[in-house]
This record gives sequence, C-alpha cells and structure tokens, in this order.
Amino acid sequence: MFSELDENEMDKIYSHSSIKTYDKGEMIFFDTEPYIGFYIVIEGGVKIFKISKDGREHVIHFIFPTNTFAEAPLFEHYDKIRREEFTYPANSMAIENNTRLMLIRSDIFYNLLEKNKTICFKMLSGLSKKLRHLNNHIESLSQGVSVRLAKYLLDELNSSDEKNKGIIELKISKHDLAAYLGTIDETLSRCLKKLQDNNVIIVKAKRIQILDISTLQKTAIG
Amino acid sequence: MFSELDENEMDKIYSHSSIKTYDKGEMIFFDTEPYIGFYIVIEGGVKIFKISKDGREHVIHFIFPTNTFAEAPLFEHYDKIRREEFTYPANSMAIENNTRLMLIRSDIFYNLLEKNKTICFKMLSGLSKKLRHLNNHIESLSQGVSVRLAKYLLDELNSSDEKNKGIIELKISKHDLAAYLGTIDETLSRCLKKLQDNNVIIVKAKRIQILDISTLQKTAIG
DNA sequence: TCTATGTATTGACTTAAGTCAAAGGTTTCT
DNA sequence: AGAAACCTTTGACTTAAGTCAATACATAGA
Repeated sequence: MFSELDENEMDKIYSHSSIKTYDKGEMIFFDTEPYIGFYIVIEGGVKIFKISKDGREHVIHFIFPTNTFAEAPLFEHYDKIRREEFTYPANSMAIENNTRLMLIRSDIFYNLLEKNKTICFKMLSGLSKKLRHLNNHIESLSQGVSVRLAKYLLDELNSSDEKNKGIIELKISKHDLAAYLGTIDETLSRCLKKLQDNNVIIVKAKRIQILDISTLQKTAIG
Repeated sequence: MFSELDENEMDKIYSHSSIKTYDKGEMIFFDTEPYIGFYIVIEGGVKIFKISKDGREHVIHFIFPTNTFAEAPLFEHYDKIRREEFTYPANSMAIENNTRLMLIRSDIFYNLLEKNKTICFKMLSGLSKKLRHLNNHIESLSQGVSVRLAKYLLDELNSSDEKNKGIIELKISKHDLAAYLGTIDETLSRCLKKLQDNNVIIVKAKRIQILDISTLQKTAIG
C-alpha cells in the first residue's frame, strides 16, 4: 500500500502512527468510540462485527495480515471526522493472540492522500474488493445455511496452503464462523455433522478434511 | 462528480459516452456481458440484482438519479477490463419508464482518473457509502422480515418529501421490495397486512401511510 | 370504459432454523 | 497430570418463513 511513498512520507507515517499488540478476545474499538483512524493488520486476525438488540453477534468481515479495516468512513464523513464527532460504525476484536495492528490516524492520512495518487487507487481497489465480497455474502444469506457453509468451505479450500491435501485449518472459531454465516452455533454444528454423516467432510476440531469436493460443490449451488 | 473538470475533459467524456433511455423492465446489462464501463443514472431508477440457481431474484441495490452503478470493478480488475475479459458482476434492469442513463466507458475513465484527484475522492466516497449500506443490510438480514420491513419504511420516511405527513410513495414494486428485503412476495404481503391490522400503517397500492411511528420503531429494533 | 395483463393477496401445508437446557470435548494454566 | 474455563455438540420443542395453487386487485391499452 505504501510502496510508492518517499522517505519523508514514510517517516511522517511512522512518527504519527502506533503499532500495538492485542490478545485474542481483546477489543480494538467499540461502535461507540470516536473515530481516530483506520488499521492495518500486520499479524494475527481481527473480526468486524455488530451486536443486534437481542444480543446476537453478526460478523461482517474477517481481516488478516496486510489488509486494512475501518477505512471506509474516511471518505464518507470527512467533516465529522475532522471535528471528532464520528464513531466507528461497528465493533472490532482480535481473534488471535499476538495480533499486531498499525493504527493510521485520519489527519495524517488525509495529508498523504492529497499528495499521492497511488494510495488513492489502492484504497479504491481495497474498497471494491470488500464491496464485491459483501455482494456475494448478501446473495448467499437468503439461501440455506448448508449452502453458505459449503461455499465457505470451498472458498477456504482454494485459499488454503494444504489445498492439494484437501485440508482446511480454520483460522476462526466455530462461533465466529456461525456469526459470519448468519446463523448460530448449534445450527452450524448440525450442518457440519450432516456433511460428516454423508462422508463429505471429516471434522476434527479446527481441522476439516474434504473427502468429496463434487458433493460439496453441488451443495454450494443451492 | 465531474464538477471540477475543465472543458477539455468534459468534451472528452461527452464525445465518448452515450446517453440512452430505457423502459421499465428493460435490461441494462446481464452478468454474462463483457464489462465496458459504469453508468450514471440521470432519470428514473435501476435495480442491481442476481438470480440464484433456484430462480430467486436478490436485489443488491436500487440506484436513483445522480448516483453511479457498476463502478467497483474498475478498480479491482484493471487488467482484465483492459483486455475485455471481464463481465459485469450482476444484472441490472430499469425499474421505471424513461430511465435515462449515461454510460462512461472504462478506457475514457481511466485516463480521467489519472489526472484528476477530485474524481478519485468522489469515487472513494461513493464506494464507502455503498459499503456502509451493505454492512447494514447484512446485519438486518439475519433478523426477521418484519424487522427489515420496519427499518426500510423508517428509512424511506426519512428521505421522503412527504415526511411530515407520514406518507411514503414506494418508488419500487412490491416484488422488488421483497427481493431487496431478502424474502418473497407472499411474505412481504403478510408482513404489510400484519402492520395494517395493528393500525401501524395503511397500505394503498404504492402509497403507505404511517399511523404509528413509535410502534414501527419498536418493530425495527427487533 | 372495458378488457387484458401484470401485480398483489390469501389459504393450506411443509420445512429450515431458532430456543432452551444439558452434556461432552478441548485448551490452557498451574 | 488435573482442574477450570471455555468451546462445541446433542436433544426436544417452537416458530418464522417458504411452496404451491387459487383468487382478487390495479393499470395501461384499445
């Protein structure tokens, strides 16, 4: 993201931004706190979520290293942010121990953006990616949980290191996965079991082995 | 959006972009067509939607005058778009007669973007707004249909001309509203009826009169 | 104004997914 | 290793929302 900045600019960022380490379960910000800037995940993982009135948690995004989060408000609420009248639009929590984050303060970033086209483009590309992701997510939410689960598993398999062996190491807890799939722990558990009973997958804690991709693909279609 | 362009630049846009008029129900693009650029709504209305394998329609956005759509791919798939290997990520259809759209071809726009910072910022702001919108949408999708409906009605009331009189003129069909709320026509119909039976609203075709905002607000909370 | 077409409603039925409560597994820390 | 804390699974029950099919209501066109 900052690959095209000169030394001066990098110095400016470093001197004004802080790197902090969080433990699993530690809150990064609440949706009641004033917005002070966005974050870059250096190590670990973060979930972005909201809590509905009935107490249910809804995960909107998982963010892993080299990606940013909470950057969208920068462009929509310029004035309010300057006046420190704006709060974060959701909550965020570290989901791994030793999650290292860099905070980029909004005032610093506004200056930078003025002068650097590349950053602007990178931001645009990042936002577009999230937008596409949410588009897909919305579409799938009106299908059954097993469809959503199958899609998730196939996505993970594609981005997995152990792709060839057909193994997925879940980076997130089952609870977070349920909240991300728009359901509850029990339902997720039952869906996983159903897949296991049909010899499509084998679940062992956070390790999921895919036995039958084609059935999984058929499930994902709906 | 183009307010800061000089004459030269505006000429370039006009000479290379086309304005077209569509009738209600007319398709603007399918998700199988090569991507050639994004659109600005000058008049009328447009829905962006996907069709799932079981034939159900899922509305992702409604777009009304002065707003753009199909702009996100520009930043994420630069190379593929240049090589004309990229298709639109969803379908779009006019939802009113006399819907006038301006098509901005991607190659023209890339040149423009290089030279003009303001456009870049406007794009960022537009994408951010959509992102926020989808975030909220996702959150509400895991609540009941009546909650989503109540939220929609309150939103519409706020942006309505006849706000004071407590009247909403639906700009979209009930079918589209159902698809947007992630449900089907019958369920929407029943939810509206329930609200009417409880003297919260009066529905008369596309005109909805709000009688009891506070009950509606309580419903919207979940 | 009347008809035709598309749009919206209703009823009877089925099913997926949520709730609550209890038991079973995993981690982690001393 | 053992206990505590946390995370996950299971069972019995309830409910919201989907399907199918028939009917009623609007709106635009002749």
